Amino acid sequence: MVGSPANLDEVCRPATIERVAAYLREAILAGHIQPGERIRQEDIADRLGASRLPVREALRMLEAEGLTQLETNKGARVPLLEGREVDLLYQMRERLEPLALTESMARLGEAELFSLGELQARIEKWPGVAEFLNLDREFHLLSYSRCEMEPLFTTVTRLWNSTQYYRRAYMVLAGAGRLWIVNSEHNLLLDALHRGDATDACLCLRGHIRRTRVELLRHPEIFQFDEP
Amino acid sequence: MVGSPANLDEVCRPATIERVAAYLREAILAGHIQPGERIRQEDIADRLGASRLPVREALRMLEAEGLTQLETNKGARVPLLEGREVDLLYQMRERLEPLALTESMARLGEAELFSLGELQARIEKWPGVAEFLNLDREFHLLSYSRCEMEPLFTTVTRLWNSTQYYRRAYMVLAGAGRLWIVNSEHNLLLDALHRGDATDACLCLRGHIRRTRVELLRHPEIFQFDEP
DNA sequence: TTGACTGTTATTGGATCCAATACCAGAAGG
DNA sequence: CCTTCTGGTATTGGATCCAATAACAGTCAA
Repeated sequence: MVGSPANLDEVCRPATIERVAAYLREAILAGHIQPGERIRQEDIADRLGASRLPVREALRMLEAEGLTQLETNKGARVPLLEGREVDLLYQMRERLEPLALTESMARLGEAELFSLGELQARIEKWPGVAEFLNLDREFHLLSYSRCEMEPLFTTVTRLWNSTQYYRRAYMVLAGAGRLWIVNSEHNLLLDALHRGDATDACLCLRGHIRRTRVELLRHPEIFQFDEP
Repeated sequence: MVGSPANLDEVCRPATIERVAAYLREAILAGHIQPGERIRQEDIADRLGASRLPVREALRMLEAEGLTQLETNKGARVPLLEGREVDLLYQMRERLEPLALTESMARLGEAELFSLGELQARIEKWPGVAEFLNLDREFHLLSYSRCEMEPLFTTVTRLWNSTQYYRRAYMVLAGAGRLWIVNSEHNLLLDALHRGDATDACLCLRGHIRRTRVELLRHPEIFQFDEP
């Protein structure tokens, strides 16, 4: 029928929903849409050259990922969290991520361990707040990637999504000053992974998350938003 | 304008989406739609006298609740889990529900404690599998109800939703034979709640969930489905 | 008989239109 | 000057139609 596809879009055209979802996901995680901010369906639809329908469905998808909140007849917003809610989300991470790590690390191969080391090397060069956040997220989620248990992995991802904004706010405040402690913890974790010592790895991980939580909560100004 | 509302539907008309979602939620939790079974949008739309649009959105809502699974161009299904996945979901419960209970029990009042006792009394009369499942679920979720941390509460609810079908399958097999152990555990938990002893309550709860998991996993036939 | 191919049908995805609801501003009254 | 009501406007919810994709069955060839 055809010799070669005209272009990539022609063959593997992602559904409009996916395109919209990817756009919004990126925008929210990057902080271009702030917590509490309303998302108008038509705005997004116009911007992406689609109708409002796929936008609504994408907003529902993102709700499942913890990135938006929908109320009937009132539209979609990015969830606005209080300090104690972020505190609890971190406590959930402390309890769930060691489980994901245990499930995953038995199956981690040379390739993944190498990638983890590379990610950590890039983190140590302090590439700036935005890139640090991406690398840190990638580092941890990669360590869980062989967990292969969909419900656990998506729950953990949701926890990361919900707290991403506040993590950035903290990093902007703290800068690279406390980076050495992150590096130490990551390297201890990496070593435990190489040794295949699950108990030690979980202890490192839990301590890492807990310390982050405590330091984050020391800055209540992160949770102050100007009323729109 | 009006003396009295014509009827309830007139005043508090829930959005079509909510109606569809409630219908499907009930059908899935009650087991009328089996894991792996496909849900055709038009079927549901016709049955409820709505268009396919709110059905699609309801299916997305339920996806966030762990009750459905959507794939582009392939439609919606009720998730089909393997034994090891249910095992992990229960392990997640073991880690998260004590946290929810701790948050909640400080705020539990006389009214809630009384209701919990009543629910347990009804459970002890063995009202049959279907009603037992409802009461048991209500019992536990009520004990978390004052947690007032939306993300934790919804995550816990999702864990209950995802495993409901397999819990029923187990109860159908086991019958009321092991009911006494559930009652003992619930009563110990209730006592700890009355005493306000969070540590003890969490130990009881964790043991209760763990035992259920171990017994459930002893029946691999629960996870055998005939290919459609 | 079995395998691959092709045309048909069933089902989902997307766009436009209309209705219902919520938000907001301005006017009237206390 | 503040409160409350009312009307207009912006935004969301829902229905119908059309397009695209995927499942299926029947046919042809090896």
